[in-house]
Amino acid sequence: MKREESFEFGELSAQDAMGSASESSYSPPGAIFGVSPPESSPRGGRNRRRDRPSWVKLTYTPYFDGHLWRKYGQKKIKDAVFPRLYFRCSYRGDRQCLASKLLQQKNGDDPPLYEVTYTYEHTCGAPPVPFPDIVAEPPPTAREGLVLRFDSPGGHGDSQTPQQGPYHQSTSRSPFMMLSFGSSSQAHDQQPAFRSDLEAGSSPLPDEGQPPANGDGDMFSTWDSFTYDFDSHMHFGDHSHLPYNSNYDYDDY
DNA sequence: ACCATTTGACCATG
DNA sequence: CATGGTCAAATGGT
Repeated sequence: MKREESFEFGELSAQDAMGSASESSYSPPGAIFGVSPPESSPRGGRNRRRDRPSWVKLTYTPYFDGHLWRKYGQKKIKDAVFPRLYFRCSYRGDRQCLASKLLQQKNGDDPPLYEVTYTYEHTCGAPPVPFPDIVAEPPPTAREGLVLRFDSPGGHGDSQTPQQGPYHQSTSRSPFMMLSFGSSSQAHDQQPAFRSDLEAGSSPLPDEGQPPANGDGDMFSTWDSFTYDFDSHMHFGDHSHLPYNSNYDYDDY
């Protein structure tokens, strides 16, 4: 009947919180989060669901937001044709990152659009995960035949690789996989068919009160740079080593 | 063998 | 009371 998306944000004043310029993945509501996690809530009153800061975002690539998530649930919503997927930061147990996100497919379009609702910012130190493993291998001589390799973070080698299922599913329709590099310098000119992330307010929705969205560089920027920068050999997908995820590390249920 | 995912049930919130 | 969200155990995959 009605979407109960909660946009309860604190105040926009924690600019220092996101001073790190290294964070350009997806843009949180402007770095609010004075609303501390459960820590703020004494045992007497757990953080009500409504107190949780969250921001919605529309995207075609809900799985590639620069962070690793572990799916912890799926539920079929009454008013939704598609089930809702629940994800949690893979570092939850190691870094107590309360960041979580829930996916909701909006349409069964060919390029399905998803509504991602993020909750809490990543306190795990924003792990560097621009995208799936992208390895550009420019030939030593001719750089016209640049070879791009798209690898899913689930190859072999690392056993700690969340997002095995999800990735497989979306991989088939990931707009990113359809990237084509022409000889021209500027390739992205026509047909912006896909926008990595749409703003929740852009939709037919009556301005959901989208947060500041600040400079939002979004990972697309990364791609842009990548597209114009692959002059030398670059190596994306820095999968150092993920922390162990002891399955569940509940604080206090 | 390990880990992430999967599915169902339980709990919490509204 | 209903819906949504999270937990929890099992299975599969690597």
